[in-house]
Amino acid sequence: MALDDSAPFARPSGRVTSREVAAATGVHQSTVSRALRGDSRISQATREQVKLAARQLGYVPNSSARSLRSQRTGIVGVMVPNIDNAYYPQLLSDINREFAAAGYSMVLIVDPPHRRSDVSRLESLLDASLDGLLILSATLDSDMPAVLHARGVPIVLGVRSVPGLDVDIMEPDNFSAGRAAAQHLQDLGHREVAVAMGPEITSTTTHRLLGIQSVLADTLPPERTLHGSYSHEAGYAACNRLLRGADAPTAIIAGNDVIAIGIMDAARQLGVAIPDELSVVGFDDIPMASWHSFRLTTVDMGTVAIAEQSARRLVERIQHADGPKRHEFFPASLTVRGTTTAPRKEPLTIE
Amino acid sequence: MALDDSAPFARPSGRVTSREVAAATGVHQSTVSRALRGDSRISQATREQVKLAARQLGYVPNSSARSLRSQRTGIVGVMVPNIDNAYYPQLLSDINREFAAAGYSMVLIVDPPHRRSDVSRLESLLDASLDGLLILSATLDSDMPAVLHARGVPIVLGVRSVPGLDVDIMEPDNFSAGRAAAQHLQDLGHREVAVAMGPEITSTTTHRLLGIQSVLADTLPPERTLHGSYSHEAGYAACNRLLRGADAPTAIIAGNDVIAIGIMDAARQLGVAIPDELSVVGFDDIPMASWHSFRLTTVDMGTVAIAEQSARRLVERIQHADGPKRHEFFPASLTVRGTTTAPRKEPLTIE
DNA sequence: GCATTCTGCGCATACGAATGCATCGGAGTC
DNA sequence: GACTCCGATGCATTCGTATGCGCAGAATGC
Repeated sequence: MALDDSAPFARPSGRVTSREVAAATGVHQSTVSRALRGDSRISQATREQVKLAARQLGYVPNSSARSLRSQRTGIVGVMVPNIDNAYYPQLLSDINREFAAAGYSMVLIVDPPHRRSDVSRLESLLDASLDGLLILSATLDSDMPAVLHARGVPIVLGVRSVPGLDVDIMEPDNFSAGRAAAQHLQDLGHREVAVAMGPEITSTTTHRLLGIQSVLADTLPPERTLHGSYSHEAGYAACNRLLRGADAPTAIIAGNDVIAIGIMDAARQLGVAIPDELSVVGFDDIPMASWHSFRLTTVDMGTVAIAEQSARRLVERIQHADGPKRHEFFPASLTVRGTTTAPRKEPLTIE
Repeated sequence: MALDDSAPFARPSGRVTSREVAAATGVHQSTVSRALRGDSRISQATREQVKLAARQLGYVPNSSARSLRSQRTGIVGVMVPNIDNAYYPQLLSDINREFAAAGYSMVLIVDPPHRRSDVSRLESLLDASLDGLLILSATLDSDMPAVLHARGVPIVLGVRSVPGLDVDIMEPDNFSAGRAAAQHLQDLGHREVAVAMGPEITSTTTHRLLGIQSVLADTLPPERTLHGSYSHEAGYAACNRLLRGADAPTAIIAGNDVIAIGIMDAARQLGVAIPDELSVVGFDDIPMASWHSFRLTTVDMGTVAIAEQSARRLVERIQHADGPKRHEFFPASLTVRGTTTAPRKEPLTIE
């Protein structure tokens, strides 16, 4: 570690201030500030002296004072519906990399569907502790993005969109993705398709479903359209429900890969062979989808690009509050692996 | 949303201050501060007036000013080696819940093994922007915890420990866990056991390995002791290496569940049946381990308790900087599922 | 050799909330 | 009725850094 931790005057109350560095160097506090911040008006000689003294004293600028004065904290919030879901770790990892590269720290804000409309939660987003907010948890019925935007908080919506809001939005082309998944199954010959989607209040679910319906409209009855959470458990439950019925589908489109894997898990437990007896398609192409244990056919939603672009976009938005908002759709592409094939001929029987 | 976002005087520079609330109420700024913070000296009538005005104006206390004055930020750092690893999401989720309940926000700090000894990184931990730090990424050779501790930053080490440091440590009983895993395989009759551990510079790996060796000492040659990262890829690679050799083991103990699943993935691709041809044991009992696709025999390391306790401990440590440090070991317990059985009789052949 | 532009730095203040101390009016005491 | 006491609020300062402005001395111009 480069900092000297044997500060000569380890004051009981705590930290070394720029005044003390100034006193040690024989200059004024403002000179210390300017020297360390790289102000060109300070001579090279003075700058070196100040830096030396600062290092020796173990001086670290106080971030609260700096934020108070400069009106920026260097912290952004990233709001996710949950963490314990395989979709978010990779996303957060990519986002974190971008923010770190831009010099921002990242506060993780878990925003579960319940616990909304809690004033104290909103306050912490408006108290100027965050320079901006990347919202990955938006639902169609949430007015929080609108409130924050009205309050002047720089926000960017990633992955999930909300209509009628003049903010930057980076989302996948869910409609085309839904079409691609459905078309793939139809091309394979499937006529008995079910869908196990995520929550209806998310744009990802509604738009993917619209895409699916645009292909399968006539062959997709409501009783084969399920909604649940974006979770392994939901997929597991949906699969059990769909396959135990009288007319089991020959294929299931899952709302995302996590649900798809839950479906596969249930199918295996039921002794249903994938893909011979049941085809499964997911969305997102999370890393796990390519594991040999799953080899999941899925639709790549450009998640890495969304992560990077939405983070960069927020950084730009923080620096230029005005300027045209961008609503970008990232292309989706089908990745065929081992969970889809032509439909079985015989009806499914579950012992 | 409860806050009124139509502030009468939407000032260009931004936020409403306590002075404006004071002016609107006809009291002094200090009274506003006291009224909103719950100071008992303020009369009920005044308090109500102030609260009303604050709400109407959309006043939210500035966190930087508050932090500067009060010397606390309400933010804790949580340092992890990475996020895109199935072990951390659940851990972070539990930790986040605890911190949120205690009123703390959580900054995520990704601390990869490279990028260490970077001064700017250390500075951001010493600039008083964090009230404390929960370190989950400690390695045996890292002096960062010591430096931070010397600088008076409240820290707690979770999961991974570092010797010779007078700080709070919450770690699993890795030695006993290692023993349990090895004993289980030995009891099943395995004599040809290999281990695919994590990085040698982590306490988890070294202590688990010591436990394993205490049982298998004479039958565990160095060439069957592999080290890699705690990742799916590492497990995958290790399995390929171990099974393709001349004398393939009948069982592999993985450094953790993520490695174990990588091993299973490789084994499946090689056409090696689990558990009939290869037994696999992991550590941690992450949620995925219980999925039907894996049904992994593993050692529960009490991770949930570690998450909760280490977060609570940090909160206590922030409030009481002195006070005895606690070094707790959380009990581990073997969870037998479907990936372990008696060893195969025939040598393994891989086409 | 004097006026003028730089260069380099000090001075003072602002950022916004918290807090020790002073103050003030009224109730209670003798 | 003067005095004490207490509840309720105002005043002034503090936290530590950033920055506009001013000023001295040096460098430049003619």
